[in-house]
Amino acid sequence: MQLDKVVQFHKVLGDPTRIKIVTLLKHGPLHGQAIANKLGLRPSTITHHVAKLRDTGLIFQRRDRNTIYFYLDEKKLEQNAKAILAMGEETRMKQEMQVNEKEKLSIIKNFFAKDGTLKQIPSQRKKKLVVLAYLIRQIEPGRIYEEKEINEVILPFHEDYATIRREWIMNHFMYRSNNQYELNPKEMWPLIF
Amino acid sequence: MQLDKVVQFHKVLGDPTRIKIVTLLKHGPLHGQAIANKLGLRPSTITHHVAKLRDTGLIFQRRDRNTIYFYLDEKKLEQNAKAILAMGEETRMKQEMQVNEKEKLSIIKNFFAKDGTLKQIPSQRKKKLVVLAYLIRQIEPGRIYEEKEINEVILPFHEDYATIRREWIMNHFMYRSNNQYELNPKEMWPLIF
DNA sequence: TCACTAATTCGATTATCATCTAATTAGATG
DNA sequence: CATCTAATTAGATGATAATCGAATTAGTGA
Repeated sequence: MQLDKVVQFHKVLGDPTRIKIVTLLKHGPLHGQAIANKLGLRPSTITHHVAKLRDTGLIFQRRDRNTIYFYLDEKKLEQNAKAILAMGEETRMKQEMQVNEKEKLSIIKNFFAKDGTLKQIPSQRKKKLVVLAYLIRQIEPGRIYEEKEINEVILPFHEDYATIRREWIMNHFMYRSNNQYELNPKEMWPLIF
Repeated sequence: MQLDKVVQFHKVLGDPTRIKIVTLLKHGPLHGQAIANKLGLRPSTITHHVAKLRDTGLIFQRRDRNTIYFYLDEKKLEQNAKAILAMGEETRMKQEMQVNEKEKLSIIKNFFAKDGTLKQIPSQRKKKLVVLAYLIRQIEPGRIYEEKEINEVILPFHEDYATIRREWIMNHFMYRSNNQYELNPKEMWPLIF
């Protein structure tokens, strides 16, 4: 997880002086005293900020005689700015987890026997979610269940009620608080049913 | 200048706990105690962070019985994340891109036919921006458009709707997120109209 | 109305950090 | 080498902010 890098980037840009420096450097490279003059600050203060920007790779520098010019790395800036948008994307299934009605029907027909019991829990994530969502209709919205009651609801459909119950929680169909269970609002479900 | 807003946004995201909250909420809404549990923090701490995220508009909330669910506003997140990339762009352009009313009028008169259609897209940047800003008045602020709808708005004026649409995005008149389009606030436009 | 639950406020503690001044370093030039 | 310039370091100060526990509030349901 690149969490630290993302945090560091935003922390560095969470300061008006550094935002001003970045904005200034978009127009072209500048040296320390020029920046200090434009911003009305001391050169040492600029060194301080420039060091932070350099540490995150946002600027680099080139020496010309006694003067050090600072350049903005616009590509790095863009990469880092967009990183937050991709964060957590890996575990994010909602979009790809769109299932149309026909597909749902076919999955349910495959995994449930004629007498209505669940033959086995699908191992493929998408199919598993469809089965879990199908079964959860047995749970009444708003009602609080004890763990035993949950098990009794599941048992007629499948003997491994513990796994089903755990999957419901893990996939945000339900919510557990000190051994009491309640249905979550549908917005929290991993797929629309 | 939206400097303060940009600084505030990055300051808010410059904290590991808040990044984690944002990442969690990408999977779907959660309530306070659930977040506290997942992150191993106290509810009051979550309130603290959530307040900051709410103040910058990144999350909103909805009450369900006793529980308040927090939702991530992904569009706001994206807009704010990209704001730094456009910063200075306006002022850079605004200086050179000052156009007085008379000049605008003359440009529009030159490039639009009597029947109101655009004769051709100007190649000179300044003139092109004037034309783009003139056309964008067809887009309603706040309304979300599908790509097809955008094209239909442009078509009566010019056959090459794809180029116009692309130029609108490239010059920050509009904003696109997974094939949905929305007008940007005028502060982001490359010139005042 | 009363009890319950989730959220919030408040105050205290601790850590981080922006800025300054003064002193020092690094390189360039004569 | 001596001197100049620009940048950096070090230390001090004041402000901001993350977290917690305790007390309080808001809203629900009986």
